[in-house]
Amino acid sequence: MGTTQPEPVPEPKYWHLKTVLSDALDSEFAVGEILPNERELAARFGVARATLRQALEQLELEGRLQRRRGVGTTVAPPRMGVAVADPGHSWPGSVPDAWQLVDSERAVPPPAVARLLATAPDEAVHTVRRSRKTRGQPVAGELLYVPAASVPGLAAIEPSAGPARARAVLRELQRLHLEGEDRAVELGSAGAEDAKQLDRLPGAPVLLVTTRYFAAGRTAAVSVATYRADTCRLTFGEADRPPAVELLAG
Amino acid sequence: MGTTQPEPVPEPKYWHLKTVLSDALDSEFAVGEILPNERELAARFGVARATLRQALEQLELEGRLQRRRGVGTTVAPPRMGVAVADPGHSWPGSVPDAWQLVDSERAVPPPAVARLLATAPDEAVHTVRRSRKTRGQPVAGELLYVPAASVPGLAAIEPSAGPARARAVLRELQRLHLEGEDRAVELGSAGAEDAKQLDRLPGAPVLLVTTRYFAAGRTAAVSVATYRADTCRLTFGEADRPPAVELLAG
DNA sequence: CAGTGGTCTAGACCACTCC
DNA sequence: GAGTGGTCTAGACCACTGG
Repeated sequence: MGTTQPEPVPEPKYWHLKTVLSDALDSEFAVGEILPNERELAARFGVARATLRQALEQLELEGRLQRRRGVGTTVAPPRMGVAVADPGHSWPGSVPDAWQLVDSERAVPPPAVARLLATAPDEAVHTVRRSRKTRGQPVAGELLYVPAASVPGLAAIEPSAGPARARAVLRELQRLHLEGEDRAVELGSAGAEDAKQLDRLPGAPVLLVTTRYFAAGRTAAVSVATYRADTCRLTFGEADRPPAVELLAG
Repeated sequence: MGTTQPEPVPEPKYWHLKTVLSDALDSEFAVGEILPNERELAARFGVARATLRQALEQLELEGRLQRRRGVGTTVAPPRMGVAVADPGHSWPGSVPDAWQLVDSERAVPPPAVARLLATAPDEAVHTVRRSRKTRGQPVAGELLYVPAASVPGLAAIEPSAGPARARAVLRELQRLHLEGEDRAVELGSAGAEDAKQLDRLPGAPVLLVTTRYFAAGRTAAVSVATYRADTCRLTFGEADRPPAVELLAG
């Protein structure tokens, strides 16, 4: 008859498990350490494996754990802060940054992107694919869409391909006067190709960052970037302010 | 021996199901329409309910579906764009906005917040709780942390409580000269209280927005806001640029 | 190869909403 | 009370990693 939690609505087992595991992670495990396997953990807590997995999934979603098939479950390091907004505002690739050019081609963008660009639904545009690594780990992939009208000087070199072509598209883009940019962030799940690029399984949660670049009164380019939601913390306008030493990361 | 997908690694059933359902959603269902129940859908596709649920969970995560216990599964409207960055940069509540003050108290912030504020780990600060609705639907909850040092004029009225107290804290805060702000976005899951406030079950995915407000060379306040990840698309610096008519939402 | 996490099944019961 | 989604079980097999 203690006053402790009469708990008329008992919380689900997996939810309780999650908090127990979370506490254990804080106090008894070091970053990178590998946990007992799922079958053993389930037995230890007296639940079915599916139930345990539900708890692990939550913790992975929150960036506390990392699970790899064939390997095991390890304690994840704190999320990395990755800067999303360019300092000032600038075209992609105009300042040396963490992105690596992958390739470039001409393709018809998805309808949603075509609407943002105000191009015809079947009009091909230049695409540039980039990928971003932080501390050796892939954190994001990006697809940049550039209507032919934004880079009229590009026609001559069209036939080239690969990173060279990507460089050419960006170079042309940077000739324009950038008037502003626009961003949206939402939750998504990695498609098959994204997943491969991010070293995750398909369906893994990602943060979808859509950027519109404005020039000459029009939307001159649109980029769609997918960041690993488990390992990344997106930062905006990172302090031109006080030092506020790096607090949560290592 | 066609060239069509020899597919040496067949995709998981739930993944295939997801794409099938996604297509059906686009072509055969209207927003708000209610789907057949899970047991029937599972039977119709010849899979176990758990497998079907895996597909539905993905679609819900992507904001395509909305599920409510005791009611059913409905087709979700496109995500709402919610502006996160104040125009210009301003203290919370300094311009009329979509937030509603809930209450305010003195409390010791979680360690992570104390570090951001550079207060002692056991030092109590003022907290202000706000909630945000869009189109009648709760989309976010926020907890603002304000060290006593940032609002020295507040001591006198301390004993009051509720929205009145919240208003008082914000009023004092706005006397300071705001020098800048800082934001980070990451994926999280709703705690018990957040879930209630957002009308979701605990563990629901949320977008966690941490904002630091700078004044007098210090971090004068920190806010932690949780946005429903299923229904929200966070927007930043929404175009002081061209019209670019509202495209994806209704 | 043994061991891991990932997928899948067929059932059961619970909590909730609405009539 | 009937019908919905949410939780949980105890198994099975698969895909991948590593020695």
